[in-house]
Amino acid sequence: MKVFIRVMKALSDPNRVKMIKMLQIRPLCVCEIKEALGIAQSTASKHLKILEDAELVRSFKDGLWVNYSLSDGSGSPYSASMIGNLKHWLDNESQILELNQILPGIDRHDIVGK
Amino acid sequence: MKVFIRVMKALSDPNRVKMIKMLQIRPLCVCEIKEALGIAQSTASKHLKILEDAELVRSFKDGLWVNYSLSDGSGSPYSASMIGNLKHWLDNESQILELNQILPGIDRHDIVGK
DNA sequence: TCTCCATATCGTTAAAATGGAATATAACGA
DNA sequence: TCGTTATATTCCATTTTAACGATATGGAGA
Repeated sequence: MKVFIRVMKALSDPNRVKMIKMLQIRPLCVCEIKEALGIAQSTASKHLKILEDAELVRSFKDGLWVNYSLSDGSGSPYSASMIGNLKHWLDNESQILELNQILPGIDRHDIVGK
Repeated sequence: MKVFIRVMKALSDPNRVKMIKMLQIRPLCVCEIKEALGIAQSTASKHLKILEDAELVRSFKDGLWVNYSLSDGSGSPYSASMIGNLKHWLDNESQILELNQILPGIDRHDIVGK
């Protein structure tokens, strides 16, 4: 039950859902995600931790960067199923369409301020 | 996005998930549900409203009673999908097994106090 | 109409979630 | 080793959520 609830809670926040939709396009580092969503770095980092705890995403370091990508589904069946559903869900939402549009223009090397 | 988030939020609470699992067995009135879960009547009523707003359950009156049952899936695709998944999910959880065990002994006519 | 009874709503309180600024941590390069 | 950079963590304020008791609503029967 706890595992299921953890997945549902993780998917109960718009910013976290947007993160998953972005990660369907390509892996992203924290700074790219916070830039795309227009949120503070600490906020982005915290949300990603919640997604990771729910086994919806995973992370691997690349020097200073921490790249996040979608989980491969080997975690809980709940996270695997939800990741599968979200592959086609919400694609026509305006907020998601906008994200898909700005994502190509976002590059970790171009992000300035902290 | 709002519709999806509403479904995820509705499924983010253990009592609400238990309600859905109970309604898989049979339709129930508010007093039967509050009795099975050991919660206050007002609490049960509020949870059921959240589930109904997410189109996960529906209600119909029968005299003084209000019977709740699982939604038929004609609501959002999100609620329909989640109801389908929950048909087989969580069946082996101890909390769910216990509920299934006490449910046959719960009858609206036997519930005393308010 | 008056009184029950099941349910819904309101008011309140405590706990949890969210967000940002500030700080700590860790890795790279000079 | 020192400085810089990306990320994680901590702290704090605000908002949301969950729970209960008390009250309101609405239907059924006397």
